Amino acid sequence: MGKKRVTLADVARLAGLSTTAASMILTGRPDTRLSPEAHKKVHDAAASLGYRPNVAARALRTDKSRSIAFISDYVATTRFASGLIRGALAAAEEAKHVMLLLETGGEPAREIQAVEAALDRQVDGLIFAAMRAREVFVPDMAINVPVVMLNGTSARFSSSVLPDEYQGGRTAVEFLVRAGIRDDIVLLGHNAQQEEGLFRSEAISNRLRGIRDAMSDAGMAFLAEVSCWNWEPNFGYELTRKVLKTHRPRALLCLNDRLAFGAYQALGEAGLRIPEDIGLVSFDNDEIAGYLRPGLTTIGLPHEDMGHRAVQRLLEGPLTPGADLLAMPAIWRGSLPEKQA
Amino acid sequence: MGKKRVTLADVARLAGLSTTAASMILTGRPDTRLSPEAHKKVHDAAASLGYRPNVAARALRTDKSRSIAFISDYVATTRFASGLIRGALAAAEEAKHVMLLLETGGEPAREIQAVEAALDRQVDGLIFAAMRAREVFVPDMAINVPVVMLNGTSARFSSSVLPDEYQGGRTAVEFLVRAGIRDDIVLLGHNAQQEEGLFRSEAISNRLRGIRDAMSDAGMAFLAEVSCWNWEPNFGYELTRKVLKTHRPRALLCLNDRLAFGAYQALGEAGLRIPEDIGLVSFDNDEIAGYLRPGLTTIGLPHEDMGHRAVQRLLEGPLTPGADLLAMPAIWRGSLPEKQA
DNA sequence: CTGTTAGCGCTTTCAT
DNA sequence: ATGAAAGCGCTAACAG
Repeated sequence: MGKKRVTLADVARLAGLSTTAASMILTGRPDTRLSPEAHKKVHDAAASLGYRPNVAARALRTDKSRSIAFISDYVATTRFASGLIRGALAAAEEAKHVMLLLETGGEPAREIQAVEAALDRQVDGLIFAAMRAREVFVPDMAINVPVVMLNGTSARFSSSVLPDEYQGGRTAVEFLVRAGIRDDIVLLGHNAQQEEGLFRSEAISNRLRGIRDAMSDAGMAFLAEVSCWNWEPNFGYELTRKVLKTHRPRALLCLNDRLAFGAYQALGEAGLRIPEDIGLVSFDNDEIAGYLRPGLTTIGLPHEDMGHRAVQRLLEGPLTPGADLLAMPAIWRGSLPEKQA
Repeated sequence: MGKKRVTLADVARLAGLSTTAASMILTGRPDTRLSPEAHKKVHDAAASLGYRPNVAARALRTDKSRSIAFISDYVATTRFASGLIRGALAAAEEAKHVMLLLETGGEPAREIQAVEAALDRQVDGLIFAAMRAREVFVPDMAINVPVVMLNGTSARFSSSVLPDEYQGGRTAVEFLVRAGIRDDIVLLGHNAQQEEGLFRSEAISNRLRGIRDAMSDAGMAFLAEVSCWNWEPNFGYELTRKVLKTHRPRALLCLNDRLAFGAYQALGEAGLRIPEDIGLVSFDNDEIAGYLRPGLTTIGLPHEDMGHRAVQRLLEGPLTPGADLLAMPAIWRGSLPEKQA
């Protein structure tokens, strides 16, 4: 059992050629022209022996390991992770690379360990992913390999892939207009701290800027803006109940689907029908958005595209600086009326 | 920029010793006793140079790469993936290993490629994960490394980590009893094909066996069993509506949370209050379970534990055969009455 | 057009 | 107690 792995020398021997020849033929280097018979012999030998190159040996020699590291702050906490990871994985596979997954919890000490672990294994590049868009700390030693920031930014590494939140914000308003709703719209979940203040999030403030620009371009204004700290369903529920005490909105523009989910619950209790009495638009295209009755119209995040694009940029030759803004897919479901009310 | 990486030879030179000595000291081999001063000199030199071992070189020499591969059929499709992955990642990190993530889509061709890619990189072991518990095809060449099956089984590799579905099933019934509900219980989502038939799933049939055994042990019987093919919310919704036309159940035992979510919607429309009029228990501890009003009482899947345990087994010395059954956490929320009704 | 040779950075006998 | 030397599997100069 466990017979020794087949090496290049074995292949060369069987083919009756030197390892050099075998190496050149199998790696398909173009400049050298060995005879067609030599090619065939080597390929046949490799196939019949079931030869597989030893990547460690090759990496030692060439400093290329055909692997990248995906370093993320969180992989489980959020439903965003899997899309980013899956997209990245697909792009890595297309480029015949393999992907190391590392989690840091956002802690600098673990970030350093993760980068070290990756560098120790000669990775060809690093993806730094953030689950909530933010400025990310990237350890110094990462300077020696290509780095692409995913869903986050870094002062040091400008290559990044981000959702086009501004355009997404505009689209949400356009959806309202398309549904014939121009007045009595309540903005749900706005948070001044994130938009402008201490906990400013570039993503959220771009989204809101898109919303506000589109509103003012269309000559519209919100009936009210209710803010909350946390975008969880129970906040959406409480906020909506509060709003209904004093206002009778025609639509709710929710800053994410979980808030909208809470709003559905409150609306249901109040006996309001969606979309006849009140319409909703929201963001994220969370899994629940499709499960609600009626389905929630929402502006999704292009996570899978983002992951894919990030790895593609990392691997496609010289790294270009700058941010890559990916379109947020708009998903029209039943929570807005089909046409002019 | 890009100065050559520090090698062991550099460390040895600075310490004024041979690379042999440096190697022995840094890898901390116990049997050889070099002088304490030698130890100090080498460690100091390594630290001041920022030395990091080259894992590729070490792997070439020792056939150990301090890395494992997590080969999964799907990483995104299901909300189960992230827990399994996260647990595995944590265990790998504890063991100072790094984890390659590979996705196969359940396609044999990609499974072979994944195993090859992993083996080419000298991984120390393989985790084969299935998102829906099932018999998994594992390519031949995987025979040369330790393999642990995660949430699935394989005829060839008996080491596996699975949820204890049987006990989980029993717990669900115990919850009903604890809530004082012994009669008029409807089982929602049972599927004969999965329980016994063509698409038999070991996991689901164990879960159902646990449920049935506990019911009969307690001298209870279902008021009705309604089955469906797909465990999605709209099935739960339709099924519940159908049930309500002919029965007035005191509780619904749902086979997963998405079914239960659909049931909530139908129950809400019918004006039935949870848990006063009707109670619910379910399985999975999906994210939505905590968002519903009232919260859904559910028997969760121990994904994170499972991932952790699988990697632990893979890495802790000789692989023991057999299945490791992990307890399913029971989460009591508001969808069952607190005490005897 | 093909083969010989010299390492990549590390661990490990085997001498001293 | 320490060091010299060989070699893991591969690629890239350099000869022939």
